[in-house]
Amino acid sequence: MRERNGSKEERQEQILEYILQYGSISLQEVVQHFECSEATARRDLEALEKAGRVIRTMGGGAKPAGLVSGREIPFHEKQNKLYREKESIAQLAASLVEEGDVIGLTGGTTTYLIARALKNRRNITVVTNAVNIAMELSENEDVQVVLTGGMLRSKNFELCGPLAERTLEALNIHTMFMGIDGFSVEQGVSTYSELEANTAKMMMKRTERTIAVFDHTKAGRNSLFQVAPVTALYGIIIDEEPGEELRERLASEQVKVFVTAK
Amino acid sequence: MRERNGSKEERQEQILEYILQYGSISLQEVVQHFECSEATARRDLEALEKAGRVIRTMGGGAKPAGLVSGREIPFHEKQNKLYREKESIAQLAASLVEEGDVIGLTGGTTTYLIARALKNRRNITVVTNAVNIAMELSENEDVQVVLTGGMLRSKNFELCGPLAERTLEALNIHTMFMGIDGFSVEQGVSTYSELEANTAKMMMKRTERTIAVFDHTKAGRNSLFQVAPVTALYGIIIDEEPGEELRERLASEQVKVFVTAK
DNA sequence: ATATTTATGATTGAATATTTCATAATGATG
DNA sequence: CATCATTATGAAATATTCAATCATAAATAT
Repeated sequence: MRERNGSKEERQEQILEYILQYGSISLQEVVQHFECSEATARRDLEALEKAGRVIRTMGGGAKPAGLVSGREIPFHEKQNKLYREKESIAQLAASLVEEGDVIGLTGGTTTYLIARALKNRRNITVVTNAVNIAMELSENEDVQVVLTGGMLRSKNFELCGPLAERTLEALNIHTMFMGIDGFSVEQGVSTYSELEANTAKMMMKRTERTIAVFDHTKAGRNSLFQVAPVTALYGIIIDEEPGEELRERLASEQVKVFVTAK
Repeated sequence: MRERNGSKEERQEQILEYILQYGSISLQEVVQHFECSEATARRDLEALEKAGRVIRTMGGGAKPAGLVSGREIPFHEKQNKLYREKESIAQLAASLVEEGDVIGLTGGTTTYLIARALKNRRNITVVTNAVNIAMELSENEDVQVVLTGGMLRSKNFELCGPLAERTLEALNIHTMFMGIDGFSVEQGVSTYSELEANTAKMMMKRTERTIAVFDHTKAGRNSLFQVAPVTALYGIIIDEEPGEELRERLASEQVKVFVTAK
């Protein structure tokens, strides 16, 4: 190949660098900067777009949304699978919230949608350990947003660890909506991550009423780390009627079951 | 005018809504959705682009970077005024950081640049109350990022209030870089906001060495809320040699003065 | 030494954008 | 109420940018 000024990879890295600094780049800037043809410039931008690191504009490229220094922030959108189900769960959850409430939200897709459903409320307080949820809600001045402290987990922008737990000690939450990865009669609610499980546990301790929110694919499944037995729950919100056994057990434990309308 | 389905404003709001949900929209989608001509669709996207709420792509529009639900996150770029000065301050600050250090960073443009300068370091811990700084650094797994808790101030994404202060009580910071709005011999360091001043004060209490960072436009100026007298500082980093009087006073107080190379 | 792969540049037709003008609806003015 | 200016819109012409294809040269493999 006839490389003039460095390899394709270097060029693309530099384009990225440029975009990160200036926000965008024009095709002509690429051409002049690297003394390459338009075809090459376009191909570079195309490759970067495919990698999700650049959004192509008319005559150039720009920084894509939802990326902070090249990483994606989980601001979930409708593309997500089970969006409709999760959205209906979120709507139901939001309907349980009243003015003046102090709400707790763990991290997760469903809880993020609950946050969005609460976005235009007045006079509520939301406590969360998820940075993306906090940012979404902070737009509204009428919603007081409290972020727990803690170590920032880069993968999902959740705050965890002893510091998060220490912060929670100072708070009293009325109703908490807990996103989980697994739910069963025997094991109760569980998550994939130990850190998240611990933070959720701590959050529960500071909460009057804990409501687990999850879609039907999580029901009857167990994840690695148990957060709490079903008896510790005030209620669950789910998008499908639970099975006979589960329903009976929940009834006997006085756990409320909210099922979304189809 | 011949309005078919609602006004221009409504249409543009709906386009925005759509983009917020799906991430992007095509010209044809706009045309079909609103039953308008391509010209109108383009004009709408053009107007939204001008307002900074949409980034125009080839054949459509998309969510611009740095916007969360329509608001800008302060991820500062080279356009900022005094960028060169602040960058040089940041570089100097970063050069004072060694492996294993526990660093504190308040919110602000300069401290954000320090964070960026520290981004590729290994084995350091950064404590901050600024969400954007935390997010920037969390990309690197080798930097441990600790976010203080607290109320999220929507304007600048800083965490403040009693909870932030409570979190800090559990931490011991080695060197803290403090961004400020004013610096003078008499008043010491000061900021515009009382909340920020309080949080900074608390952070200082938990810090061995506090270094104030600011550009020359801040020197000799006082802001409303005092954070600390000069005697409480370990040092300052500034981009211009301070005046005679200031220099003498700082020398007598054993406050180190770091001036960036031109 | 030859073949293969890869990166690049050039060309051309297609898609998209910009500009300009015409028209219809709305509101203001006398 | 007639007239005029303003605004929103659509249509058409022009200009720009893009995508696809092919050719070529360098690097790599056989």
